[in-house]
Amino acid sequence: MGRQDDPRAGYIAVATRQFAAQGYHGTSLAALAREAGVSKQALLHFFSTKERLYAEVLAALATRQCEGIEAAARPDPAEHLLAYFQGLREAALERPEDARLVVRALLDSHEGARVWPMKDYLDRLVALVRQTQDGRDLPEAAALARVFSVIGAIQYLAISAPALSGMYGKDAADRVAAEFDGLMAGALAGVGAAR
Amino acid sequence: MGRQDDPRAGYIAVATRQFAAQGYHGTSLAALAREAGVSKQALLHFFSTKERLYAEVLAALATRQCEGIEAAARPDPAEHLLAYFQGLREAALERPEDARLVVRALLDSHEGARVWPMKDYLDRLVALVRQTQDGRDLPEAAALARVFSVIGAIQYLAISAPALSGMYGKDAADRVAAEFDGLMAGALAGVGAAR
DNA sequence: TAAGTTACTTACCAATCGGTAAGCGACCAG
DNA sequence: CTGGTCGCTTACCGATTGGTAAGTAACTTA
Repeated sequence: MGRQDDPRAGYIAVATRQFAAQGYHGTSLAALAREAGVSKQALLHFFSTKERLYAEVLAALATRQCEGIEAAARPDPAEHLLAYFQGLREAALERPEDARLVVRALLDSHEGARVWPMKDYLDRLVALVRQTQDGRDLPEAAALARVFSVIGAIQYLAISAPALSGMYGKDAADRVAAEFDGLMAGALAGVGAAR
Repeated sequence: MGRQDDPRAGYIAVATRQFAAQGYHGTSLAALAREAGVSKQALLHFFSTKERLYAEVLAALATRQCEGIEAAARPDPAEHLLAYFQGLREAALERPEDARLVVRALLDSHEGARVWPMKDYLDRLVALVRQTQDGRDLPEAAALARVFSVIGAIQYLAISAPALSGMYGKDAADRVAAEFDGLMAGALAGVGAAR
């Protein structure tokens, strides 16, 4: 990790795009290699197996998510949360790639998994909620439920954009996203953010 | 359609379970045939291709969704909506199969698709919202956004259950679902349902 | 300059994929 | 008893899958 121009990062970026778009089973090493402009054995040279490549994609995603929280940092925890969720909404609607990856990972995860790349991210958000005025004495499950309802609403809309465009037209889909913005404010009020 | 003991229904049920669990690309005709106890050519005999079988699974899902709306029928549209969403929440948490199928379909749908099995279902919910006191003069996009935010929250939680159990334990996951219940009430108030 | 190490390549593999072709036994109407 | 349809089955197919083995050209280090 950390050579001057490590090719891994580029391959992970390509894999992120394709896994987000077609899922783990819908993505082949050959397709990844084609888009990356190398042979598929080049990928296996770095990641050994498709599964390990996928794990690295998810690990990079988890890192990005945590960085997103830190990027929205504010002195007041409630404002911090609000800023983070607003940024998440914008990012999810403009570049739904990560949202799709998260949802696909949720769908594909079974209870017996060994590693949970997203746990650290969720824990940080829960901690933030509990630092706010409204969420000070919330049990973990309650804080988690609040965080989940907001993230869920944002990401569900983000992954639905193509379907909405197809069903009602691109303009209508954009209008739905705009309306959603207003609805979010109400939901955010319940997460400990300023009203 | 409609012979005395049409085997199609049974095959569609098996396919529904597997497509919901592993997605379209993660499910093979051979695996479906194995669970159904027949050869895979038996499936091809009825559905011609895997894609057509998948389309029939989604069509049956759409029918089930519309039936869910009708089953919750009440004289007052606001109460009807509330009853439907409460039923949906319970069903999604107890049998997340359909929620998983819906989310997978959303992820896999590209804008250029020809058929949208869920559109009828969404249209009915939008119509219901516009029959309520609060939603009488809402434009389509606004009503759609309200419907989507509630469905999104419910189904996102439903598909996250295994991950939540894995990360925080089954008890904690159940507690999150219970907390979610209360949060839903607030969200439902914004969809035109009684406060 | 010799020995590694890095970043690949071509060649190949068994297993699995969705799908075709042809046939078979049970039932059923004429 | 005969012809046809229904609900399958076995046999087979070419393409693609993830993965292995063995090299090779370029660069770095001793």
